[in-house]
Amino acid sequence: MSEVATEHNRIVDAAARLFYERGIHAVGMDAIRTEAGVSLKRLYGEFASKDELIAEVLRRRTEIWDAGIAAAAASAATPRERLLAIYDFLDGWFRTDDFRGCGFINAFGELGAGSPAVAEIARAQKERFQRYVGRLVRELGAPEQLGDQLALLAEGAQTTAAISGRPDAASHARAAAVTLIDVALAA
Amino acid sequence: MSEVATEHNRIVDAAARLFYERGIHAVGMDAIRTEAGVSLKRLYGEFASKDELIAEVLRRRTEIWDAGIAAAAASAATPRERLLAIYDFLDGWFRTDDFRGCGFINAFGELGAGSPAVAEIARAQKERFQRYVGRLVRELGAPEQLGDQLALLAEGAQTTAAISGRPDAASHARAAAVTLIDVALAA
DNA sequence: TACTGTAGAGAACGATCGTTCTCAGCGCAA
DNA sequence: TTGCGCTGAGAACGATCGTTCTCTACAGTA
Repeated sequence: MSEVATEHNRIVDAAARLFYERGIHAVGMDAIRTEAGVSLKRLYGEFASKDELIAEVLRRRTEIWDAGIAAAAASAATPRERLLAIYDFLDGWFRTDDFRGCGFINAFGELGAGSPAVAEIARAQKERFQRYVGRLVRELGAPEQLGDQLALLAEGAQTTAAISGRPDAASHARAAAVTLIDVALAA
Repeated sequence: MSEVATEHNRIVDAAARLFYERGIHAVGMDAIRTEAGVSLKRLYGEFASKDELIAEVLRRRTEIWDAGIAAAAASAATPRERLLAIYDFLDGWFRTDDFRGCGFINAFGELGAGSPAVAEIARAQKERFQRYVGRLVRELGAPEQLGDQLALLAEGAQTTAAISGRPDAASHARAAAVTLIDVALAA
């Protein structure tokens, strides 16, 4: 049973890695089978279809994202620092070798319209993040709309870092966030 | 010859529409052939391969984007207004029925890593935009990095509007832009 | 009227996709 | 030992992809 659990995870991890690297359509079930080192039969025993595996990969990705944000916030003492920790987290991520943009944005762009399930998972993930930012903004005592603006900066940094290949998008976003926060608090 | 030119355009327009709607991998050459109303032979006479057609579609898309931005800026009297016109342009775009995010971000997410040509066209397009914003910021007499921040807001608004389905991302970006511009000019 | 060149319609090809099926091998109860 | 159930390896299937080829119809010329 623990065997099954680790094989399940191995499949999800392998699929996540390949999907993120090459895009979803470009990766066949056979490549996932090879990367995960399991039989095709087992693969289809764990996931009834590729669509189901895609959904599971995205769900797993939300957990990883949440954990990363939480870890970055853990060493921050104030709501303001926790907000800025988001951009520090992004900065570190953008500098990893295999960074290739936000997996949700990529998945949505590739098959969003054709796959309501994927569109919904991506939407939910972005909403969760917006709510997290909104909560911190409220703790800060700043007006609600600051949260929308700070989330926008984080989204923009991700696509800019991916396409332009400029990791300093994170520090630009951070600088803009500092300005917006200060103005909001001074009002 | 004008016959050929309009058929060429019909093909590009049809492909652009389908790629944007359904994603690139999901659209076959046969669907493009049908949508454009040309023969397969003609299609491959105009474009040697699907890759070439994809590149042409993206190049055309940069022209449309540039024209949209220019048109929005045309009715603005000052650099500041021309900067804010960007977000008004986005607002109108986000509210169109068939809006499905930035075509460059989508294409890059889908096959960026596997297609250097597509990655380069997307990168070049984003760089052009950043330069345009940078030029306006310079006319404004504001520090260089304001341009990076304003571009970030525009990028973030596009992905947020697409995934979350909230066209008001444009007005949030605009509000943030106003704040950042005012602070930059006051300094 | 016969000949030539071109273009349209779509059949055909080889590759690859997601998915299912076959079959040999192995652990294990009786 | 015999029979049974399960598993792994991968062959096989039908669909669809990008691309090419065939064949037919016809416009223009002598």
